[in-house]
Amino acid sequence: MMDDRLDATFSSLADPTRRAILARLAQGEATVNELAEPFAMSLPAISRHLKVLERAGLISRGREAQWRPCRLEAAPLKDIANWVEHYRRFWDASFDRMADYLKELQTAKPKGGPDDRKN
Amino acid sequence: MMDDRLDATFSSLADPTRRAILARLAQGEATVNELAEPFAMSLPAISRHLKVLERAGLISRGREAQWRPCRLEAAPLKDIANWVEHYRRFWDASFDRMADYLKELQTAKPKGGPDDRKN
DNA sequence: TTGTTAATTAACTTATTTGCTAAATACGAC
DNA sequence: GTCGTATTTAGCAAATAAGTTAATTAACAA
Repeated sequence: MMDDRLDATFSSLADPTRRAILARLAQGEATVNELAEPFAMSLPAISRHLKVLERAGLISRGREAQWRPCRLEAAPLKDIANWVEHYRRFWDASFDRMADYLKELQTAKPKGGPDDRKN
Repeated sequence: MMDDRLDATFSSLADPTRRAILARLAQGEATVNELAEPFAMSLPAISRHLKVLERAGLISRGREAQWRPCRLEAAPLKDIANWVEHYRRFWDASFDRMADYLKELQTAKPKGGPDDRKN
């Protein structure tokens, strides 16, 4: 199972500071100091958050002189998206349309017919 | 912000036992004993996992005689799906196609033109 | 009342997380 | 080499999390 990876990803994302760091990195690479700047938190604390994100595979780090530029790695986020997608039917539509949705999932691939989705 | 709710949801989902419980509940309501049955874990431990899920709004509980049937509440999962969707562009397509994707997002609604996606 | 089943709470242990400050490391400039 | 900047590591404290067993509450049955 890649259960462990889901564990690490979810628990990494459970911290608002780390989510904010990811949001910042979505706009491009950044150094540790740049990432730390918005937070009322010591640099070592940020450094540890980055280590958590790195161990979860959510960021990677380069080396440029004395800087360690961080960049977003989204593969684990894709796992999250895939996981949560299994539950979409519980919020996406009325219960009546659930069967339709399941059927659509099963038949959409082979045919690829007219795209009549509402959203 | 509903940041706190994201915190609670992500941290609830960071445990494989709790994710398994949700998967079970996706098939329908279940009692605490039914939920505990697959796990090599004491009942109080399961009871606490359920409390975590309940406080995160991921399950709700009824009362039928001495049973407390649990059922899935997917609203927080929708928040997760919305959150992760912001990062889709980082895994969904090559970097070159990212701009196209963003443009598609902005223009898809008004026009609804020909659907020329590859997948 | 007594007994049985379902579930929670209490009390405790252990491990992890998160923050801090101070010290250490890495690198480039001089 | 020394200085200054960037970042990490060490050591500590407080809080949280996750499991255990034993005791308790709640509802039904006899």
